Amino acid sequence: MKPSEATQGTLGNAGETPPAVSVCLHVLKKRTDFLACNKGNYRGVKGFVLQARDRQDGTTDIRVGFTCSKKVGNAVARNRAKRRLREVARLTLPQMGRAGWDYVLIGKREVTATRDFQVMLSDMKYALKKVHE
RNA sequence: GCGGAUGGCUGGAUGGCCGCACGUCUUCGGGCGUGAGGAAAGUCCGGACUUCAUGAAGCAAAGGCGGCGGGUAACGCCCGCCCGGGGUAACCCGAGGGAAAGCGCAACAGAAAGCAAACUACCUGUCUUCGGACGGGAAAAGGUGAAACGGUGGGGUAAGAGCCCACCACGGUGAUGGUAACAUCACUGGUAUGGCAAGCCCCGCCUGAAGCAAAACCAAGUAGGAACCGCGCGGCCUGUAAGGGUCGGGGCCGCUUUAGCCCCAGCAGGUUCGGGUGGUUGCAAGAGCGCAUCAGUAAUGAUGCGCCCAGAUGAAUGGUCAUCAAGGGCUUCGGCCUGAACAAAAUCCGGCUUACAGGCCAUCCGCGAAA
RNA sequence: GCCGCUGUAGCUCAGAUGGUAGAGCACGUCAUUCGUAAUGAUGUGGCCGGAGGUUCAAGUCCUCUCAGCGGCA
Repeated sequence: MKPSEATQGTLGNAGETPPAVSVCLHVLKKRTDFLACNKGNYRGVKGFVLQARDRQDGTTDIRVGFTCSKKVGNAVARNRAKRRLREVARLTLPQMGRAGWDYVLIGKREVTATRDFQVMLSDMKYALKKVHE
């Protein structure tokens, strides 16, 4: 993770950053919700895997879940990967997510915890575009 | 200074913007406070706590511990000492009771693997076909093996042997020192007592079982099931009957004894429990931490003062940027690059074990004139 | 979080009471057949998950450790 000149300008602008995840998003807690997303649209990018599904139950909440299994690494690596995924979701989903959809982000070994954060954000935008098609 | 030994500490810092969990205040906009470790890990020991088992005593089984003394709530931990081994030394290592209570094991090799015996060789008697055969003595030498019934030296003898002597080792007795393990000294014995108990076992001591996914409570109330209430209830005696008395059988953690408790036809019904779901409690003031004084060689204890220090449950402590910095690499000596290991609570404590980049401190030892 | 179980040949498993590690399938070679399969004979292949310890000697006994798997509201 090298700080590059290009990324310095876009970060640090407080006006663009959205408020907390919990205000706009709900967190998935049920195992059945995760399994349902597993059958939905699927897109893998270098840093992680995105799954999405239109619930079609009339509600307009955007819900999001995170999965980092033991394959990702030990407890330290799993926590770190999950936090970065949560931050990615917080910065993108309120603008680009669709109402009434569920999203699940799955961490990958080594990559999720170490990939440059700006690249992860553009990965997410690309994956969302593909998953909505 | 170089090379070591031991014990301990630390294991990034500051700030900006956005964000998370809990607590608290609120004018509901938000503000304030706190927020991973020395191992949070492995789950190897010991407890607290909770539930289950009817109480007590004894026995058995199973498992563990094991020099001595002390510390502790307790321990398989810690401290001090003893013994044995290693190291020039500082110091380190040791599952360190019993093999003269008993059973068992030792492949291959070797004459022989634990009662002792005798293959080659040694000494000697008789016979001899001069190759040797048979008998006696003896256990030093040879070879085998991981291990062969004390070791070294001398005397002694036909050859030899604790057969005798000196020293060492070992056993027994006594004295002295020490709380003790044990040590030292004196006398004495003359081979008895080889190894393995992380083989069975013996001796001494300890242990009821499960575990916070334990467990308690609340909400909602359904399929199949269990218990209790009610009707009613084993044999015998007495009684017209109600009732009373007496004798049994079975169950209550492996066994026994004793005390006590429960059950012993069936069922339309009523009540409750239990199974699954969600939530609350358990769940954060404790064998707590820091400092000082005193007792003690120390582990540790006592007293005083001060402090409050995570509490999640698809599981919070993050993302990003800047500055600084120990250290490392390159160097044209201007500087440039890099820039933190092992690893994250899940009921809580005391330990052990394992992982760990780098840095710091203290004490001690050897070499060296000294640094 | 707590409690258990298993690691042996390429694969599936044996291995009592410590003493030269075995079986089946697979693989190689040969025979049989005009040729293949099947069948028969024969051979190769293991530091027994890793590191220490006890012992003369450890797959086996003890301790630590690393993987994999299962159960518990």
